[in-house]
Amino acid sequence: MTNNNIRVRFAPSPTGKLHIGGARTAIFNWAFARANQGNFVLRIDDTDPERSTKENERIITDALSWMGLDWDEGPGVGGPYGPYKQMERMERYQQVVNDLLKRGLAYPCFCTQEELEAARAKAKAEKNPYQGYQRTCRELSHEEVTKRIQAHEPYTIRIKVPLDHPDIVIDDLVHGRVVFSAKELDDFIIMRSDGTPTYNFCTVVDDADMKISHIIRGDDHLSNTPRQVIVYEALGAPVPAFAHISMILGEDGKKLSKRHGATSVEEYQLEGYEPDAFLNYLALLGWSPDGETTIVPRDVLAHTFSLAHVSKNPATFDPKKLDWINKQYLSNMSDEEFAKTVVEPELVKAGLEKRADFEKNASRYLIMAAITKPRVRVAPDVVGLLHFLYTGPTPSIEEKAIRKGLASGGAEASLLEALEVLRGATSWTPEEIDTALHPCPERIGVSNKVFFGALRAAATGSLVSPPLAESIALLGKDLFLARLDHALDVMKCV
RNA sequence: GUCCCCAUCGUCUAGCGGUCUAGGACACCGCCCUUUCAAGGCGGUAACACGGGUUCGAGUCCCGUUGGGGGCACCA
Repeated sequence: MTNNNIRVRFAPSPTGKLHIGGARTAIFNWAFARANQGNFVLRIDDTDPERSTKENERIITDALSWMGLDWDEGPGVGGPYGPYKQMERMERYQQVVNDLLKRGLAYPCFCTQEELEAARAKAKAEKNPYQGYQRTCRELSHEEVTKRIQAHEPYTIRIKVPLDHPDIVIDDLVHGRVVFSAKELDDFIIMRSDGTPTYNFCTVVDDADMKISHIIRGDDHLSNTPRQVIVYEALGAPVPAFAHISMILGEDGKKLSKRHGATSVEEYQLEGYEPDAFLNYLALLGWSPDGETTIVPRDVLAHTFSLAHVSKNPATFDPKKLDWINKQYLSNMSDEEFAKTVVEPELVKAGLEKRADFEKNASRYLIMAAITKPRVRVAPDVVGLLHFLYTGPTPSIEEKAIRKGLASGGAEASLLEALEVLRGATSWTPEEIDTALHPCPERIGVSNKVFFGALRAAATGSLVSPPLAESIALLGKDLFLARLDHALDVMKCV
């Protein structure tokens, strides 16, 4: 599968559904791997047992699969560096911690959470900048440590940041050079008192073990990077390349959250967006091959993606543009494809049609496809567009349609004329109907607007509908004629 | 508070010192097409946050200001 050492990973924590931001991170990683003949590994960072669930894990992998992102290693597919769930790697973390302890690169800390919080609170109260952990337990004697451990005092493990460590320089692939002073770093906790590892530690252990070469992740991790570099160095592992991509914001410029509407991939899937369109939109949020391209098919993305064209700016999620792209994908389908993959399934889902042999009703579905395709934003919209076909011979007619379509002067004459003209029709195709109806308004001396308006109201129960001739053809002769009668009845009652 | 990141039309972006009177796309507005609604065609409004440098020349480089965002947890 690979012919070089490019290995990237996406490591979601299953504490919620897959968010738009996470989805884009996954897309960039996947595309980078594919464009460079590298490997894309999926790892589940589930070290937060309080919030991680099996269900979320499933939702996340489903969402990735829905978007067409396949992983070369990870849950479900295995791989040479597994296991790919952190909860299954606990022994490994313990082993690394023991090794660090033995080599004097980490040490037990007996400070309690209360003590640490008090120090933070004190700094805040005195308006002093919080200096971080003051390395209280760094130089405890061997005797004292063993004594306190034997006394069952709880302790965490902290990493020993070298006091004379030079500046940490990150040559970020999207930001360029970023320099952090090692003095900003305190001896952070790598293992909690319950023996579980912390994020900044286990993510590095895993990335090193899994030979990850490029870490592509959100900007929110840029500040964590120097800490992680310290861990790489303690491990004696090579530091990978980093690429920090910008955050995705809501329409108000604030971090994307619930109040911005749909924020999880699952919601877009449920709303009926095309996975390719969704992928396309997200890929272009922060990545722009040339400033002109708006449609990027999955395979093109997989061939041309490059970190060099990734923007540093935070991006605002724009549902309108997503809609536009989705529409592009929909209208690029042939009528037949649209009929098969959108119209039929949606009507069946809505309970309006039975799942029957598509071929048996092919011509009917083709007409439906032709008239709905340019009018659909997302797939389920076809149901609303076609619903009038399923309301029987005496449908309820919208109040507005009665008032404007049926109550006008020539409405009755129009309906009677249409009845007259179409009653004797021998075939029932849109073309036939159209030619039959076309001369009518002039013949009876009403405007097109009045004539077709009345007809539309009678046939569809609304002033807004797909093209009339096609709609009438779809309705069938009997149903259409019955509706004309019904409309005439309704008019008498007004 | 402190450290770090970011700054071109309302939005996504092109731009990597002269070709920028700043280009494309979405959205918006207008016109055309039209029996409704769409779709489509044509056109339009609209941006280099501010202030200093550097340079013959700055959207493009440097510094500062302002404004956003993120980290500083026994969350990830």
